[in-house]
Amino acid sequence: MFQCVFSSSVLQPHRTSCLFKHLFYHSATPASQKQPEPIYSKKTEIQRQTVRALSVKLFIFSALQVARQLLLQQQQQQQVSGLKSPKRNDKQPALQVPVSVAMMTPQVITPQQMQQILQQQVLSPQQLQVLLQQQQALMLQQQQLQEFYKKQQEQLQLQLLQQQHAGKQPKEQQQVATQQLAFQQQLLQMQQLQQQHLLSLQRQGLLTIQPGQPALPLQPLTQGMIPAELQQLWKEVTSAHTPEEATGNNHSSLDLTTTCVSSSAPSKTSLIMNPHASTNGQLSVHTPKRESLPHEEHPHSHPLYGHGVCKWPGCEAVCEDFQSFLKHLNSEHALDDRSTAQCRVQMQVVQQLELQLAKDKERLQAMMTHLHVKSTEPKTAPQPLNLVSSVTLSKSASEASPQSLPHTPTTPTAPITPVTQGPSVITTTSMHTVGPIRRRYSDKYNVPISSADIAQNQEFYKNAEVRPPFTYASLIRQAILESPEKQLTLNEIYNWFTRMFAYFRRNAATWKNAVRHNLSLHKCFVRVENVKGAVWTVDEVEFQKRRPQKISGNPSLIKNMQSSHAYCTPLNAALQASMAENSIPLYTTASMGNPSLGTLASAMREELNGAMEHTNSNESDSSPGRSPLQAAHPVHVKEEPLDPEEAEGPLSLVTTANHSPDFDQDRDYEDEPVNEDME
DNA sequence: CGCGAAGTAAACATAC
DNA sequence: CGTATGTTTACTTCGC
Repeated sequence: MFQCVFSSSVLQPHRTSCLFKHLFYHSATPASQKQPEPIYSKKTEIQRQTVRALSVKLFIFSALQVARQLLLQQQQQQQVSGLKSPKRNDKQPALQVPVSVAMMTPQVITPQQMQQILQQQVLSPQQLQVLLQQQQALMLQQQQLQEFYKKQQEQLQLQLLQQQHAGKQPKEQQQVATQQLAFQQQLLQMQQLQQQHLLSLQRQGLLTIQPGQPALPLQPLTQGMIPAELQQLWKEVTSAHTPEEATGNNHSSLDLTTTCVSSSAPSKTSLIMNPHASTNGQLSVHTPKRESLPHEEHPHSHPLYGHGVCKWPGCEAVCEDFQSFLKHLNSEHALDDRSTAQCRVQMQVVQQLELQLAKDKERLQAMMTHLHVKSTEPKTAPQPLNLVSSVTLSKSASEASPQSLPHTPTTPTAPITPVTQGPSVITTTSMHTVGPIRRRYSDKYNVPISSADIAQNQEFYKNAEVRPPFTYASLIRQAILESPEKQLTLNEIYNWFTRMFAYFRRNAATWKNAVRHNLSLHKCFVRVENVKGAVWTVDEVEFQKRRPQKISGNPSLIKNMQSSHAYCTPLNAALQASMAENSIPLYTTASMGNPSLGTLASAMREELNGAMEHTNSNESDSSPGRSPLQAAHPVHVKEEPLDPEEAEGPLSLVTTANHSPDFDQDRDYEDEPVNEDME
């Protein structure tokens, strides 16, 4: 499974693989640890792809927005052109301006580019088709228009120049100015409306806009910016990305830009890549489109709205137009616990992705460096690792003094912590971690387990020495449930831990003791005497019984009960979608193709739901202690062993539980992957 | 502040 | 006797 690309495909020669192995041990394995710790299971090429795919994400998003904008503008333009076809000599040149350059530029998305977008799966095929058709239908007409408008604009420029020199502003011009202002106001309002929700979250610290992140849709609409400023802004934005976004971004945007230029001559095309810059450019350059400009024509670039559906994780509600989407957003995704939790989850998705990107970049760098420099050179190769260990230092420091992290339960600071821990992937083994590796992963309590974990944890925790934010009980249970027989010996549980979590490759005495302790302590773990010794099984009922205690009253979200799997699947789906949209085959295939994706996921979900329970409806009247299933499957005291057959109990329980509203809802999901073994 | 959950440490027992 | 496996108790931290 962990196979270094260098030894497997790219660098077949024995020497090289040895070299790399050497790097492995040199960097990732402390003297005390014999276990080879793979740098990462992925291949160099994929490393590049990852970096690139992530960086291209921004571009795709921009392209999507441009495309969406295009669609609207084309509709608008259709009307306009109907009114003012070039064949008819218009007597109001000033009013021609609105559809001039700024309007023309977005249309320059070519079918090829649309195709490109299609391939990126940003838009649904249907929508793309529609888009494409409209695009083609308008192409010819717009070419004519373009010529015409260009002329008109030149004419206008001339007129304006003359008028200004004359010190007089014609009525039309004033009118245009006021209309422009009005249009700006409208746009601003729309934008604000769109962003209201996110902004409110943001205000509460639930969303952080990372400096490195474009966060395009959240950019406040800058009024009164002159084109030069916009240009500058755009430059800054792009230059801000490019250094860290690697070359993929440059390349892609360059592609599009050049294509744009080639397909339509206007000089301002450089702006179109930034929807906002483009929008603002319109504001500054062209005049508003009088009354015929309905609200829907505003650039509805909302990251939560795309393809006519709400893109809120796990929602996918169909919203025919942007207005209904806004309604939907404000009604269904208001600022409540659920949204908050999902928001946090999404944050972690992003953070995980960023983390992964940073890690992979680092790895790639290390690999490159290592291969280009003397292999045995101790200084060069470990360099990134030194970085890592320094990070680890801070990590352990933060662990030593958890209070140093001022996190309020609602702030996103807590989820950040795993990020700082993240880079400790490769080593930290050398770190005599400060004292006992006490849990203190208070993140777990603050933050529901991220869906990112669900897909990424697999690889992540396998390689990163990050403490999994799950209780021992959950992990043990998961280990047992993953086994084909739903039963494991203690040693097998040990092995599962070490196999699945790099973290548990150290301090064996500690966590093994903890495992034993948990096995003995919790009634949900049942020891079964077997032919060849004793195995441990899980009593699901008991396991579930532990949970209600955590529930504290938050009456708000009863509806989540029935849609609670909308907590799990959507999260997963959200992640997958995010992955897919990011076109990261590495992770999608790696994690999706991995049958064990769901297994850990279920463990995570377990924790997730547990952590979320306090946000969930408690419905305490119906829950505690008396599930109907309990009658069918009496609680086993630890002393009375279960038959191996009875170990299947939980499974049947689960199926029944699907129909039990007051039973833990996630179970139906977490048991399907159970049969799949890890490797 | 109290309580419970969870993690850690350790003593102890038992089987192999 | 040493080790693995369990059991139990004590203590700490944390969230509620």
